[in-house]
Amino acid sequence: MRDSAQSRIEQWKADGFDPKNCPVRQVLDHLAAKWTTLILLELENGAQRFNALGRALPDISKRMLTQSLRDLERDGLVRREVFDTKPPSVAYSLTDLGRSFLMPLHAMIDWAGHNMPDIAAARDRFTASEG
Amino acid sequence: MRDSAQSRIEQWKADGFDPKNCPVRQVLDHLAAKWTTLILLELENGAQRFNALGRALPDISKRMLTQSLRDLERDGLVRREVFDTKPPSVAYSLTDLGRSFLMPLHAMIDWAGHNMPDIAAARDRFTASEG
DNA sequence: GACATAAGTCTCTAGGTGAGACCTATACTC
DNA sequence: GAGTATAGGTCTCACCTAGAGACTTATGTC
Repeated sequence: MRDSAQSRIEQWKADGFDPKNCPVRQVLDHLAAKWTTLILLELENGAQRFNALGRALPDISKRMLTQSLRDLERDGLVRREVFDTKPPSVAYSLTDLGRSFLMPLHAMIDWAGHNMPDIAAARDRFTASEG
Repeated sequence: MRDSAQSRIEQWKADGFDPKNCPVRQVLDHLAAKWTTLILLELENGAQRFNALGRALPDISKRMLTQSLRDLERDGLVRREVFDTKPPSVAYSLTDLGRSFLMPLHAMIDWAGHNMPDIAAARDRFTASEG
């Protein structure tokens, strides 16, 4: 796993690495954005409506919620369905692609959960050494 | 793995989820930042000096390179060593903690590599449906 | 003496983010 | 029938931060 990623990176470099056109960056720039991961985690338990997502993520503005959902929809990780109720309601749910992203995402979150104490300790040391 | 992460999230919510104080966010906000992951990948092959990193990441400004390295050092993922040359040189390298982060990071990059075609197709569809 | 290198810092500007008002239509309450 | 709530957004404004690039201090090279 590590090797295949490494060799892919080497290959890109050999091809004349163009940072503006790096595919990994294009994907990670979206997925690593502040809100998108949190939205994906919220959708893991099932489809949710726009305002329900807003309530689940209390500190996201509607503006950023809309924008993040559009990004995720555009990349094919989230599906948007409009229901002909009055007023119309909209449900967001994970696609298969979106669901497949949860595995590496949880790997990161697990890492964060495991290493939080070490990181906190490192921060304290760093702050202390600064005076 | 998935279950443990999921139950942790449920636990946090039960404890009265405070988004400003969510540990996962605190960690991921740094690690998912645009430059930090790229720096970690560059350091995977061994220690590098400040300007060498700048050359490896052609589109990072010195300002952001300094700041990202400080963040990584503060969190204990990167070690900073000053050598008493003239002029003084500085080497950055991964700590064990930093190296341990490469595994989930590569899992994400592998996912991105694998699913790039699907994502590109989804983007094309989305753009087409917009007119 | 002019120029390069080391590892940054400083300033300025442009762009992105967050907060929150506003919009259209329906339904419920009094 | 006036007021209020809900739905899913859009719009505007102000601030903050990221990016670009000049500047710093000290040594070594041509």
